[in-house]
Amino acid sequence: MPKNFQSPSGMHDIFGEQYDYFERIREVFFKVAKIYGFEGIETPVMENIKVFTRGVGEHTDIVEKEMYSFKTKGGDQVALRPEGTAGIARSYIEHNLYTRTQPIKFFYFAPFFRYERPQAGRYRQFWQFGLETIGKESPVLDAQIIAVMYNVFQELGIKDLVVEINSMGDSSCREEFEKVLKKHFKKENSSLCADCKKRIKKNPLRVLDCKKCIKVKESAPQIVDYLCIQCRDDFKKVLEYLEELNIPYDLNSFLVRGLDYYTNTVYEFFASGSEERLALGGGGRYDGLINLLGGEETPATGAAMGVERTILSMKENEIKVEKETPRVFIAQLSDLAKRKCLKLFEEFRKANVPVSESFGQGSLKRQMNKANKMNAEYVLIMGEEEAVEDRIIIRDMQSGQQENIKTKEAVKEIKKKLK
RNA sequence: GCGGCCGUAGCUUAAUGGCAAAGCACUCGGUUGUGGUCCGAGAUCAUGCGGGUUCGAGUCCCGUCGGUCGCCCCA
Repeated sequence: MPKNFQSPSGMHDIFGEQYDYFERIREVFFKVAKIYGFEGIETPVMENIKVFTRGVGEHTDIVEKEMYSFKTKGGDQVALRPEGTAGIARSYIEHNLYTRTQPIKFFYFAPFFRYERPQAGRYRQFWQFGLETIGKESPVLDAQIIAVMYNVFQELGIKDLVVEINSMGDSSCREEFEKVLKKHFKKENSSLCADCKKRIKKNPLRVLDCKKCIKVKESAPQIVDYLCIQCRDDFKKVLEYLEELNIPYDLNSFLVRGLDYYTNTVYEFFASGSEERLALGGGGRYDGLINLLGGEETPATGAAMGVERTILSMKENEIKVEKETPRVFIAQLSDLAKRKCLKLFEEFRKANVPVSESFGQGSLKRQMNKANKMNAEYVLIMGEEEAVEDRIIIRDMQSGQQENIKTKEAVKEIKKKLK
């Protein structure tokens, strides 16, 4: 038995200041997402492994190397979810959500798991907040998701967000492009890195993402030139909507997302202030996914952002999260006073006036100290004498002035003072 | 999965291979019932864990766990 347990590698406890950031991000995200008509969803942290091997893609790194998977006692092959979209797609199919008015719009804020070497901004259990719009095909829905995320970051104080955007085409124009790309890379084979030589066969698009093969990339054909009329028009519309909404974007013809299910519009978000190219999140259209998982051909689009990375970015931008604490504090002394203050606390709660207390603290000095640290404006003090006479003292912490009132007037008095 | 650096109290940091220290925070007291400032005292099984070298290891070596940076990949 070890003397000291540590949390598992790449997993961490969230409390204190860190929790305040989490809470803030969750609140802002939920609020904004609801305004745009999204509703909440929670899916299980694990799924049948096939949901991910089929959905995310058998040959993606996420599935091949990074998934926590195991066999249950009953013999089912399951995996901890490495991302959110596949599980939600499974849920959409399972509950026949196509029978509702389309599209279905979901938001989530949840933990995900990937077995990777941990680093700053990269954990084995990490949190994402995301959106999915399933069941309607329209570029305005892609733009809307980008807009929600953009506005969440605006509200959090990260103003200099940049959206990098590209289109991967649908399955037919992508196939066409991949052929051209393969031909190009084969010609340049000698100058490709070892990894990319392998990539040409399995997934030539990923070469565009390589940081080593920059020269070969630059001379490569661009996908936008190979999009069919439909896809090009679709992509153009997304960009037009973004312009309409004043959301800044950069076209990035090298942007290729690592998950197999993406089609057409794809994008990643970066805080332009930070020097590292750590993406805050990304998303795109995934019209093939529902079908891959056994449902009908269903258009869909979504995005997900990393919570821990958002916090890193907030801290880089020196954005502090102010915790709201009650402006009133109840202090008590003696057993009788404690009992009466417990009751008084309930009255404040019923009247929807937040107050704080430190009933566990013995000395009045400690309680005053705590009230001060919480920046209380008023402290209600009840000692033995006041308890017996059904009085309570109101102390104005700024001026130090105190007055006596009847205990039953306390809620009313405080309400008056707080205005 | 591969390579570099790091790990001393709740936090931030000291300690030529030679008694493990300080500040902040915490608790108590100065004020038998009043915060911020001040003064005094106290407390924490502190060298991540396990081996080795040595008369002696926080310090050197090996392993391991954790963190961090780069590669890979991604949120």
